[in-house]
Amino acid sequence: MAGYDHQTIERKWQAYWDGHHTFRAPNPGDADFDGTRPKLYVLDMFPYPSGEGLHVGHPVGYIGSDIFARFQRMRGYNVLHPMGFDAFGLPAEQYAVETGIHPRVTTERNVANFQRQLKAFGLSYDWTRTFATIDPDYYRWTQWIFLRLFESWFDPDERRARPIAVLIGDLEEGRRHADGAPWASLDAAARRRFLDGKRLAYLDEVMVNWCPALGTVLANEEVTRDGRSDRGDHPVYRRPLRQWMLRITEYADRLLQDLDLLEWPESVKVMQRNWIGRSDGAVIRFPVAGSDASIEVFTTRPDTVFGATYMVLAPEHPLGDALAREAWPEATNPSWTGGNPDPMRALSAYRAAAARKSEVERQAESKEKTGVFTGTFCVNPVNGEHIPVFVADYVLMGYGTGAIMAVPGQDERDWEFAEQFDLPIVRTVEPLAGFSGKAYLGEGAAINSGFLDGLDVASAKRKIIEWLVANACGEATVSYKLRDWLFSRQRYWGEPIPILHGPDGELRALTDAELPLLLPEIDDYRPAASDDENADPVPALARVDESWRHVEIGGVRYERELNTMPQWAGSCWYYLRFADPANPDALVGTEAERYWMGEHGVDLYVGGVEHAVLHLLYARFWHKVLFDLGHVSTPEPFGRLFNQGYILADAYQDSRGVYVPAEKVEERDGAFWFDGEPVERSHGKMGKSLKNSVSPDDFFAEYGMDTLRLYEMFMGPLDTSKPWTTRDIVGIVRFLQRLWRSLIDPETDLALVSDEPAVPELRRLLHRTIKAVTEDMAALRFNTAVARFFELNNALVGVDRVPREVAEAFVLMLAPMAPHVAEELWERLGHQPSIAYVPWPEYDPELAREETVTMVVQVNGKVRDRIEVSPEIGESEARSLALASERVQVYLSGEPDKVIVRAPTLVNVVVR
RNA sequence: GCGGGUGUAGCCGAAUUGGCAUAGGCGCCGGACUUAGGAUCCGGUGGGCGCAAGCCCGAUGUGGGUUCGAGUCCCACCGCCCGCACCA
Repeated sequence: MAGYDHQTIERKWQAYWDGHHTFRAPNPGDADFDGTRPKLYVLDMFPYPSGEGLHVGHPVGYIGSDIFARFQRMRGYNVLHPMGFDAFGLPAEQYAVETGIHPRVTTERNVANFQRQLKAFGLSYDWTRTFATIDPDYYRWTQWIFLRLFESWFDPDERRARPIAVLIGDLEEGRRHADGAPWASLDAAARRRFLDGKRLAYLDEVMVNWCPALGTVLANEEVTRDGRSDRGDHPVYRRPLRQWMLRITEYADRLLQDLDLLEWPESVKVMQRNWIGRSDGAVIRFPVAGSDASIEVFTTRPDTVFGATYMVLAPEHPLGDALAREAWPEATNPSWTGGNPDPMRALSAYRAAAARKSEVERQAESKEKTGVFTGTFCVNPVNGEHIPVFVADYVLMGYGTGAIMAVPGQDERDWEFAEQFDLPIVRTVEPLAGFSGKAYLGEGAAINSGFLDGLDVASAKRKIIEWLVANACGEATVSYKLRDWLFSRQRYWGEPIPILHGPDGELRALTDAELPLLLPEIDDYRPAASDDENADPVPALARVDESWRHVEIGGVRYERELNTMPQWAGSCWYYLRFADPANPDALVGTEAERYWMGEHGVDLYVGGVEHAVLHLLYARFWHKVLFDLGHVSTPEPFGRLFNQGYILADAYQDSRGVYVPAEKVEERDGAFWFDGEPVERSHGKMGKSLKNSVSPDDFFAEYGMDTLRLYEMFMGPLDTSKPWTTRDIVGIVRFLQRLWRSLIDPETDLALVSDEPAVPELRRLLHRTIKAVTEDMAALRFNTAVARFFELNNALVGVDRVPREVAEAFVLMLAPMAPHVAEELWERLGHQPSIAYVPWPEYDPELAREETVTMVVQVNGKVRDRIEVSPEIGESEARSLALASERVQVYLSGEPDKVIVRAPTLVNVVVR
């Protein structure tokens, strides 16, 4: 007599699944593995378990992928559906700094809480495969991959990574030379330097955002607009530092091209293409007047070189100092000097000012161009003209060669600068008629360009490149926005980098047998902070015991690398480990990798669009390296990507603009009140910051997780953001209660179904529903699938006893979305649990088809009549039926001008 | 500024190839059963006329176009969301 008791049912079935390992997916080689079934790898982007836990907005994607996984299990797939935790990284460490509790302790606590919450959502993960990135058994292999990067180089001929031993062999046997020098002619140090410069993981001096107060370098995203640290508001300085880098740029073209292999949202592909930023152009060398030096520029418009009227170097360009003259040339325009007595001082003042600004800041104040003259001129190689060289911060050191030829006639930025500094402007492309703007970027014939005159842009490019090559002052080239990946962090809570530093800068990798290199214990997690902007960064691991930091091998004293890996490292390859999580001998066994990753890699990867670039690009890069080295069998890790939308919710702010807890706000007379005060309603992503979260624990108590799953899927398409509306939940509650009442006898609490066949009308509806739901599920259109459930359910309302054939098919269809209640009903219908692997109901196409079709009869496109016809009706019959209709006759005076027949659905009678 | 997406009822949203616009849910209105209902059930829900059967009209951000026929295709514009932003 209890009715539908969601709490009891959900606890019961979650315990059952847990106890029976219902969702354990056997691996090839396991006794219960069935190799005749096709595989399907359904993966969620794994979470970083924060201290706050989950709210009901978090699991939308998890629920969607779970439904798909459950659906495909019932359709006969071996489904791999794992979950784990990304647990290294700043938040845990920051918390440790504040509380003194070891990050491992808080992280493990958070992981346990997340796992409890995820299980409460009824997600069908194979928990026997779970792990966290902080497990030494896992990060051992993260370090192992790093060593493969360190011990590999990119062979430009084969366009792939190969072991560095191959390169050494080639060098020793003379098949290759080291930058032109025979290998035998180099001493040991030179050979080492050459090889270290070829590795995919290498050390290099790069510009970083250094925050002495926090004692670490910061990612660009961690630096505010005005060049301060996001956390703590401390000053951030740009300075060069020697850091570990990963040579992702070698893979730029393959990362770009292979996007075409992927079934990903177009927006994500576009973001990756933009991030990689390939542009085809040319380098051109401009000789410095009165010197042997030359300035190399990159341009996408070599055809406009006749219009280059000045040059610009980025402030950090190494040639700047060498070029600055001791005195201003005669008659130098006063606006070019920045008010300085000589170019040297002008340059150093300008560079100092630029260095103080962050990259973000430099780009933010783009209203007015700034710069100074170096006092030096270059010679335009095509026409011999002397053109002045400036240093200006609108040119970035990080792109191209860090220097440009300025062509104001065809470049808006250059035009602006030219106006500002009174420089000549020469058009070299004839603007199309009617053009009235400044710089002209369009198509047109070359003018003022000597031997290029009259050519269109593309032809002019081809011709000038030929000329540049012939005259040895340039060639075609490709430039990318993508930079190599800065891989060092000075933080504690990350994977130690398994490298030893020997005397004279020798780098020595740990052997595979020495892995994992455990993260040593430490008393004080705080990064070494300083008020001195010139203080050198001190990694947290520098405070570890001397006995760890120094290693002696063969009488040589080595020092351990003290930087750790960035948070991205662990998430770069976790999908591979899930295929074979306990393998002690390899990151993933060959057979397991071939089976689960076969063909398209992960078959469905669900996660937020916020990882569109970094995580997905880094993971693709590592995967390609592993592919090149033969450790994985597919060129891409994630064949299909799906971005779920966010759950939005109303948020409320008081008169000070402070967010107040949304669940305590009351609505009266169209206004909103909190604690007696009026508050303003707004709208945003559900979360802690807007104080509009809904707790899953509360939701479970009141409605249950089946209701949550159905509700979140019914709200709208999975890939759009949708507002949470508490009021709407009752629709789902009614649905489940109605279904329960239809199938369960309130007297006995047992299922009460009829073994009589369903009446034809109901049977037809059932088969139409199965057809529609099957298609919706396969296409992740869960919102319309739920609508179909409602329709079928509504049809059962008047039925005295629901026929078993309908009841069972309905429960089976419901199982992926509302698994707990489906298991319960399935059991009460007299079956052994579990429903999870019971075959998905089939539909009879005959029955799924409509028995009669409503044929619409239009006159001039307006509906005038509807006639019930057989779906098999022929064209001529449909035509005569339509013309015979009285309602059509009214509009006809004689013969219609035209009759369009689309049997059996539509006839359109045209009368002029 | 550039790129991607999006705009349908009071609200969330449906709509194979261009072919009955608005499925389903919420809300709202009316009714039934009830001591009661915020439970449950039934009916209605773009506008106008009509007691009713029914009839007429309008509508997919705006304005054009193609077509027998446009939410869907094309052009221009407007709003909103997201990404990138001096990338030479």
